[in-house]
Amino acid sequence: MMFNRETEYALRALVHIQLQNYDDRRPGGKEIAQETGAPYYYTAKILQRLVRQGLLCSLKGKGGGFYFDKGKPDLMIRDLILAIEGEKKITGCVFGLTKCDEKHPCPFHDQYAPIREAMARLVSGESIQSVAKKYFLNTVNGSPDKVK
Amino acid sequence: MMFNRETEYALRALVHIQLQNYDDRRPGGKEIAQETGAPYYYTAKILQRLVRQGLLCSLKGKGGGFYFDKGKPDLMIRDLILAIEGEKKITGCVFGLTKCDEKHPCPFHDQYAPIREAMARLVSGESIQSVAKKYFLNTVNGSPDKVK
DNA sequence: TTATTAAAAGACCTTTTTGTCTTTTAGTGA
DNA sequence: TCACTAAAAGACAAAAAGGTCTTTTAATAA
Repeated sequence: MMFNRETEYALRALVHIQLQNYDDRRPGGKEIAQETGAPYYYTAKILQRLVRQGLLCSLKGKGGGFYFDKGKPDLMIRDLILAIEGEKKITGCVFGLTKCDEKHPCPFHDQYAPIREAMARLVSGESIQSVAKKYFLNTVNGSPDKVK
Repeated sequence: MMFNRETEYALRALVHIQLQNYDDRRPGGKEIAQETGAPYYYTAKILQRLVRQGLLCSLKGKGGGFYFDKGKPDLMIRDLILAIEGEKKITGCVFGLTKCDEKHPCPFHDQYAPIREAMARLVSGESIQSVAKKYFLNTVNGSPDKVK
């Protein structure tokens, strides 16, 4: 609920794709939707948008599916959120002021600013790849967790 | 953008109401909408819902408007968010897992948990009243800030 | 080449959010 | 009492989010 459904579906789908990619497989939309507990057609639409935006790759036909270009740098969570929800999601003021800063603070500013910064650090410091690796370690020698 | 528009409008409206109340006045929907930069009819609808839910009071007719019951305890930000957006907004998992905790952590859990807790502390520790007082002090001996 | 597979594209639909407007009800002051 | 004021209620509508389906295109394997 921090992010909207589309972002949640995208996060789960991309982590699954990366995890499969590490194993030299390209999952298709059907598998991804199933594994992430998201509606198939909607998942497909979301991933197609990401492909068009150049954040993800895909291959048609038999043996096709979604994958990350190994030549490209890791996909930062921040860039994903920017692509789906826009910048205000990360930088916006809780009170809805278009201009909220030290000089013109909203009544929540002092307390919310560090939270917003922590969130910004999180999404700027982590990528689908770094997060997928964590998830992998977690599910392998820990809780046998499935999504949803 | 952290909260939805309705919550933002409500926050701004309620702070304005409390500020006026401190000055023994009951602002009407028109004034509130103007001061908070929100659409009049929508603001009215939102406030009416809050009145029905018992979080706010109102008086019809000449000299009427919205006000807080001085007999009641302060309206905590948390309760406002619960009334408008529901609990998941505060407690929900970023990855969208219905069950995300220490035992079954999503790949963001370790990093997001402290952020979520800080946010929970903020909304549980502050009320419209406490926030209004801050805003008052701020606008009086500081920036002559207007909303939006 | 043909059958099969899977993404791409885009139309379409439903629900939720956001916003507007009209009519009714309840107060106030003259 | 009467005029006026302002909230209450609820219908209505536009836009955005969420979701489904069909047709087309591209790739592969047989």
